[in-house]
Amino acid sequence: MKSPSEQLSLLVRGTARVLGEDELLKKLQRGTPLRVKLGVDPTSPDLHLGHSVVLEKLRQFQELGHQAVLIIGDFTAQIGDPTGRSKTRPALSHEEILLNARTYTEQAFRILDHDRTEVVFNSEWFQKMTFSEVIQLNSRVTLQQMLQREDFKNRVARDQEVRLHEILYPIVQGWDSVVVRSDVELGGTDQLFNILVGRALQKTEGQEPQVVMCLPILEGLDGVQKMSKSLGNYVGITEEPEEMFGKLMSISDELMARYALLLLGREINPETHPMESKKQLAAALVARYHSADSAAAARANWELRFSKKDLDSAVLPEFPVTGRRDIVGAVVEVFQTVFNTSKSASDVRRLIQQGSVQLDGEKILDPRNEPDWKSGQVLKLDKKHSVRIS
RNA sequence: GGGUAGAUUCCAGAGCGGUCAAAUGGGGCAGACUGUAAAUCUGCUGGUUAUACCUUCGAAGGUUCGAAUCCUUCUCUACCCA
Repeated sequence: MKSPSEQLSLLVRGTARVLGEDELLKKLQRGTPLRVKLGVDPTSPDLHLGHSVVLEKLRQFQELGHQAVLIIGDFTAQIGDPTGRSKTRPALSHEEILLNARTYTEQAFRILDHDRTEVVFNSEWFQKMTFSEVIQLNSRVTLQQMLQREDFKNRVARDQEVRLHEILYPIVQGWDSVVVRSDVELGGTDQLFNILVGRALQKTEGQEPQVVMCLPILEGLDGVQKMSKSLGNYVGITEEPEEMFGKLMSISDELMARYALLLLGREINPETHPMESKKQLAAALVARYHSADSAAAARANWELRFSKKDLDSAVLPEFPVTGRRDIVGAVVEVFQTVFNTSKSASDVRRLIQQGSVQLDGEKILDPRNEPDWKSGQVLKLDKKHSVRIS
């Protein structure tokens, strides 16, 4: 067991902001496991690298012997967290939320230690609350306090609507902390306000207030906006090795440094060629969520496909063409069946006219073309998608 | 409760009776370049059995040869007053 001060320096590493660091030290000095809260909003079922930053921190707590309390915000999800939103979120049905929560926790346990995690649903206590209890809860905070929050302030300033239930969100999330008696709450920097409300509510309940620990927000693949599924700039932790590797290779050098720091906790060596560094980063992350072997394989295949442009020897998905088939129809079908992306015929026609579609390295520019399909040919759809005809 | 403004394609935002699938910017995609990076340049960005046709401009009706544009009702939003 590490000493409290050793633990503290480990835990603080990589965080963006910690409020109550000396309180944390005191808590650690007691020697009993801390209750570390992480609230998740199961609005989307799949976890991506953005979520992993905070989950890895939680795991670090677990490795030091502390107790993780994972709160599934099945109740709060029905409100919709207004954080970072310029518009009101659509509410989800409870069934959808439970379904999401299930895959969410499954994926979270790829990172977290099952034995040291307590999973609770916040509908457990909120569903039972009576209206007078709700009002009482609301009486603990002021409108002005809630309006301090940047998202709300901005929306008000820009004449955009803020619905009352959204104002309630931080209060509701804060109450979770009281119920689970958390010692520390983790979250992204955008959660600072919500976590602080929890701290305030704990104080009014006579509890020892939780320590606020915010982790940096991971930018998405575009390097600008935060990683999120709805923006499509994410790398899911369950994605296939190839896919994960490819996505990571497409990031900018600047972003690479950031990813290395936030996801692996290491610096990029300036001596190394940036491309090599990027390959190492990508491989390390694939290895984390798959295996070292699949990381090596993904790297080898990527090099074949993209550096050497040797599509012939690369491992590609297969696609059977039955009989004569025009190019547009075939490409639409490949997108649909192999890559699970729907594209309209017009879209594909455009791709063809722009010279994206190639058969065995030959551009096919005429959408009316009906190629002589032979098995073993490589059909390239766009930069990232190619198949082998079987 | 009273008044005013407004709802346009992924987003922002023009258009205000025909030349509108709808300017411009952002985003996205493709091509060139490259380290499948970034930056840059160019093109594309509703659908289809594709030199034409079909469906879109909050919803439903109406006026008109013709409506995103005019009228009526409805729904929603913001602002001001209470």
